Order: sequence, then structure tokens, then C-alpha cells
Amino acid sequence: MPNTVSTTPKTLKSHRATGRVTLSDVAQAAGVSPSTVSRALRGERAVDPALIERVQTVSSRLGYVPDPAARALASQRSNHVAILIPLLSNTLFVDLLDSAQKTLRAAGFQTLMGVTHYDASEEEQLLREQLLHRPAGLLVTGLDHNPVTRKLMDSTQVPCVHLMDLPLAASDGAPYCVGFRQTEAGAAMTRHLLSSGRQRIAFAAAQLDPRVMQRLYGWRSALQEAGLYEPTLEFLNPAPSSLALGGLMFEQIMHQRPAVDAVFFCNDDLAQGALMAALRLGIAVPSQVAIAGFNDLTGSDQMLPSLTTVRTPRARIGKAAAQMLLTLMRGESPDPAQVDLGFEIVQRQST
Amino acid sequence: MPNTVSTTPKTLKSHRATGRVTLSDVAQAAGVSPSTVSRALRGERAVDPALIERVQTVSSRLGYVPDPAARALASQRSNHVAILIPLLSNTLFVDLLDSAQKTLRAAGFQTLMGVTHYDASEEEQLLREQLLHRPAGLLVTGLDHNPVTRKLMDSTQVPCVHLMDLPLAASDGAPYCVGFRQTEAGAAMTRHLLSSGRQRIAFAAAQLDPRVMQRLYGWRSALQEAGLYEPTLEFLNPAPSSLALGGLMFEQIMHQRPAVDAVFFCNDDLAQGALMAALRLGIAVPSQVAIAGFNDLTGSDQMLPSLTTVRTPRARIGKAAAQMLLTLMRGESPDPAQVDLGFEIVQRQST
DNA sequence: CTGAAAGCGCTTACAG
DNA sequence: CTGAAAGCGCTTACAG
Repeated sequence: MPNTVSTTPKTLKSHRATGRVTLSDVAQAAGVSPSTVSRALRGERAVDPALIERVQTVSSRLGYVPDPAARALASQRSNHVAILIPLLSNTLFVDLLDSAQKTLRAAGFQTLMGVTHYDASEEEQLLREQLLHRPAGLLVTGLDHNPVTRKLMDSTQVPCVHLMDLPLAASDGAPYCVGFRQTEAGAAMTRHLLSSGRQRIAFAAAQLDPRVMQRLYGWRSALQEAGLYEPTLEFLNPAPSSLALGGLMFEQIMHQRPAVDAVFFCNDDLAQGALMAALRLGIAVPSQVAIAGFNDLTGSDQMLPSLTTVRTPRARIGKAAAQMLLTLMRGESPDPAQVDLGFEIVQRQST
Repeated sequence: MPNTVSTTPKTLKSHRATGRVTLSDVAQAAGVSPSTVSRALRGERAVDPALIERVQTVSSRLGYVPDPAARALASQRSNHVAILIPLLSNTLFVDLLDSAQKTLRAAGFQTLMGVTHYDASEEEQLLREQLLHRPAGLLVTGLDHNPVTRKLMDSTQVPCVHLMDLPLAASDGAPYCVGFRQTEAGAAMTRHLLSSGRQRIAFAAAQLDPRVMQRLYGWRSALQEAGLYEPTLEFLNPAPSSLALGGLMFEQIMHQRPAVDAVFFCNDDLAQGALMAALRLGIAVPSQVAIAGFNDLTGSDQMLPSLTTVRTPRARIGKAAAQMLLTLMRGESPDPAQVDLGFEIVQRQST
């Protein structure tokens, strides 16, 4: 064990230059080999219970705490979990991050976050960097990635769970994911508006990410079912979502299509902006036009009138996805590989 | 170099079990020693320029990328930067995180985030865990920490920059920090309200974290200067800040002190909620009562009436702090150790 | 300016 | 169930 000619006498104090208490220190103090300490501390089977206890006692007496870098180097696996989200400026993703991170930390994992800005090549680059750290697991937003990214995710042995989206069909090599059906949610809100008597329901969207597009498809199919679909009822703007943009879009819609009797916004921030614009313009909501949003973000219940919206279970998604990942990282198979957490129509005053 | 009896003939391909291209592979292919490759790649002085180029060429041809864990273990320093923020549910801190993270990533650092929930012992625990990863740097919110945490931050060699706050006086061992003077900002908004003729200015606050308290002191001193201070004008609620709470507090204030002619909220979400409540209650803003907020959060410019507030430079704080940390991590001394980024009164319709 | 060697602190086949 | 030994992939005094 002693590496060179030791000039210091045998003591229980660390003999390393760094002064850190190491696994060898514990081994020496407990009178067992480093291998045994390693196994005992990690709860590996095949260790005498008596030894486990002795090692644990000595370990905590000495204040030993394992070095993550050494562990990662030796085992080729770190205690990092990488999470990829599109934006930090959308509370939706922050909620996801917050709940996933909380769950992961409680299980001893560090969260490495990456912000892709909805940019496929940035996502790819980020993933490459994160994979270098040999993360124990991966949490990624959505199911849409460029081919290289997908290959990276597949070829690596790192367990991966997708957030928010679900595959259209419970297909063949379906990936692990937890989310809800965006398309259904879009259709459900549209039918809700239809059932309250609205006839000319516009769909207004910004950002135009894959999930927004799915909501659009849901709205379309519900209107087509009702025989009320018209392409000119679609108002799509690729700009980032914001209250200000919602206000602008609303104004533009009411100007171009004054007969519209409902506007379904793809996100609550747009809808909140529309509500404020309506107040400013003296447009009566919901009597003249109904306004609906999506996600039930902060403040939607405080608007005047309060906003009818689709409540999405993002905190639960983050938590459930983290739990599924923990299962995978233990080497087990999560029972349903796809978890649908659903959504809920929240009927308030704006419709 | 060869570890055991090599059964494979000499090739340029990796001989490691992991299949990864290592530094030794590059060394072998470039015909130099591993030490030289290490030095050349990290741009350490004292390497022949010709060799540097050769090594770089070979390295990129082989697709070599250094292993962070090995590097961390050998050098006792990772490429992680730990950042400690109170909450993820306040956009203020998300903005901080976003901009700091962007700056750090561009310089090759990974961000390790920790959410303290304004809990001193959680902060301490989080810091301990992060320190295990031997981060290259530390970004922490505020200057208020419990003694143990402060000792941890001091005793470690890890460079540390504080966000948001500045020390009262440019004192002795003043820590590195970038922020603005909360107290002055609180006083400035109060004077702004006074100068527009308001006489009975209430201060309404939630969360009551250290920075909120500083704003309170600023408001107090400005009112005292004007001889208009009354303790009963203070409305303090330790609950988390939200639009709904702002609405409630506003209603309560107007009920208890109908003669109040202005309410200065410690955060925009409260003020936005108050604005919505005023609309609901039919209280005229600003004619009957002025409403002011703090931080200029998303949506404040879209309210009806739009919200007068204090714009705080959080994105610039995150970026500047990250840059200061980069300087420290290079072993240099940032010129001003304290950077005051100031604030700005944004006069809108609500006052 | 360059290299050989030791070391960072663990994990993990491999024997026993 | 336990231990000796090799190895993970780098960095860094120490010589030269």
C-alpha cells in the first residue's frame, strides 16, 4: 500500500498530499482492503454485514466522502444527469427543470443543464459536451431531434427519458417518455369552445416549435370535424412568444377577421397579452370574442377576465421523468415505457 | 507505455478497453511524450510552437477530446462552475442563471446549479456537495450566508463572485461582487413618487428576503427625510411572492388605509396582481392611488395601466459576474472588485 | 523546451 | 465473501 518510502509514521491521518480523507484511509482504519470499503459503501451485495457496519462507522467517523472525479474515471460513469431544455425564458421549461432537478438531487445526482434555444445544431453540440462527462442519465425535451443527435442518444449507453411528448403510436422501438398528447389537448380545447357555441375559432401561435404545431393540428382536426375549418383562421408567427406579441396578434386578428368569435392561443403568455389588449381596445371578452390559452401559466387566473386554458402537468412530468430515469439508472425497466400524464381544461371567465 | 503483453500489433487505433482516443494515442501518433501533448493542448507556455501545431493537427485528426473526469482527478480542478440561487420560480433568478450560464459555457465551463429556497442550511448543504466536485468557480446570490457557509466559501481556494448585492461600504476584505444598491433603488422610487406629489406612500412586500428588506430600508429613509414616515404604512408578508398575493395585499391596504395615495410593491408580480385587483375593484390607478413595482418583469409594460417600476440589470449582472469569475479563474485580479451596475426608474402609466 | 515517472482516488475483473 | 493488482486518462513536479 505505501507508495514510496514513507517518512511519516503510521497514523490514521491521511498521507495524501491533498489532505483529503480517502478510501484507503478508511480501509486502513477499518482493517480491511480498499476493495471491501468500496463495495461496502456502495451497498454492493456480497459483503459481510458485520464488515459493512464497521466500514460505515469508520467512514463517517473519519468524515470520508468519495471523490466524484475519481469515481467517474474508474467507473466510466459520473453522478451527473444532463437535461436539455429549449429555453429558460419560458416558465414551462423552468418548471420542468425545477421538479426534475429536485427529484434527482434527492437521489444524489447533480443536474447538468443545457439550453438549446430550439436550435438543432446547438442541441447536438450541447449533447456532445454533456456526453463527455459520462452522465448517468439524460433528460431531453421532445422527440424531435436531428439524425446525428438521435444517433448520439442511441449509440451511447446512457439511459434517456424524453419530456413532454409522446410517440403518436405505441410503436416499435418507442423511447422512454413522459408527457401528454399535445394534439389531443389542442383538439379538446377547440371542442370545448365549439360546445359553448363558438363558430369561428381562430388559432394564434408563436415560436412554432413542434409541440405548438401539434396543438395546431389538434385545433385543425376538431374544426374539420365540425366542418368549420378555414385556413385563414390560422395565425402563425415564428417570433418568440410574449405578452406583447399576443397583444399585437390579437389586434391584428380582430382587425382582419372581425367576425372571429374566439381565439385559441397556443400559449398563455400570448393569451394574457391579448386579454390586456382587449381591455385597452374596449373589446368585450368573452361576450364579443372568447379567448383561450394553453399551459395555465402564472397569472392566468388573475387576469380580468380570468383566462380559460389547458392546464398541463409540467411539474409532474419533470418528477415522473426523473423517477423513470432513476429506475433506468438502477438497471431496471420502468413498467410503462411511455407515461401519459394528461391535461385538464380549466374553464374560467374568458370563454 | 504498453500495459500488458500486447497481442495487437502497433497501430494508431486506441488500445484502451474503452475505445476512447486518449492523450497517449495522440502522443504516439505525433511522436512526442504525453506530457508534451498535455502542455501543447492546454496552451501552456514553454512548448515549441512547431510541436504545438503538430500536436493540434494530430489531435483533431484523431478526434481527441480530453476526459473531464481524468483531468479533474489529476489537476484537482474540474471545469464546473457552481451557481447558487434562491429560487427558480422567480424570473429574476432565472435571468441571472441564463446569462451567467451562457457566458460560462462559451468559455468552456459547465454550470452546476443549486436552488437554496432561501434556506440557509440548504444552501450550506448544497455548497458542500458542489465543493466535492472541485468546481473551478463559484457564483452565489447575495452576501448574507450563515457562518459555516461563509467559512466554507472562504477556506476553499475556489474563486467566488457574489450576485445582486454590494457591500454597504467598500470595506476591508470586501468580496468580489456585482449588483446594485437595493437600498438606493428603494429610496429612489420613493422619492420619485414623492416628487409626483404623493404623500401617503405604503410599502408592500412579500418573501422578505434580504434584498427586499434593503428596499424597505430605502423606502423608509426616503419617507423619513420627507417627514412622511409612519410604521403603519408598512405591509410585510413573509409568504412567497405572487400575483394573487399582490391582489390580496392591495385590497387589504386600500381597506385598512383608504387614504393611502401610492403603494410601492417590492416586486413586480405583486404590483401586477394589485393592478388586476384595482381593475376588478374599480379603483382608479393612478388617479386615486399610484402603484409602483420593482424589477420590471415580463408583462409589466403590458398591464393596464402599464406599471411604473425599477428596472434592474439582472442579465447584465449574470454576464458581468461570470466574466469577473473567468478573470479570477485565470488567476488574474478583476480591476474593480465590486461592480455597481445601477438601476433605472421606468415611469409608466400607473403613477 | 521535453520526457519519464509518479500520482490523483476510485472501481472492477480476477483469483482465492 | 475478500483482497491484490491493474487500470481509468489525465497533470505535474522533477530532472535534464
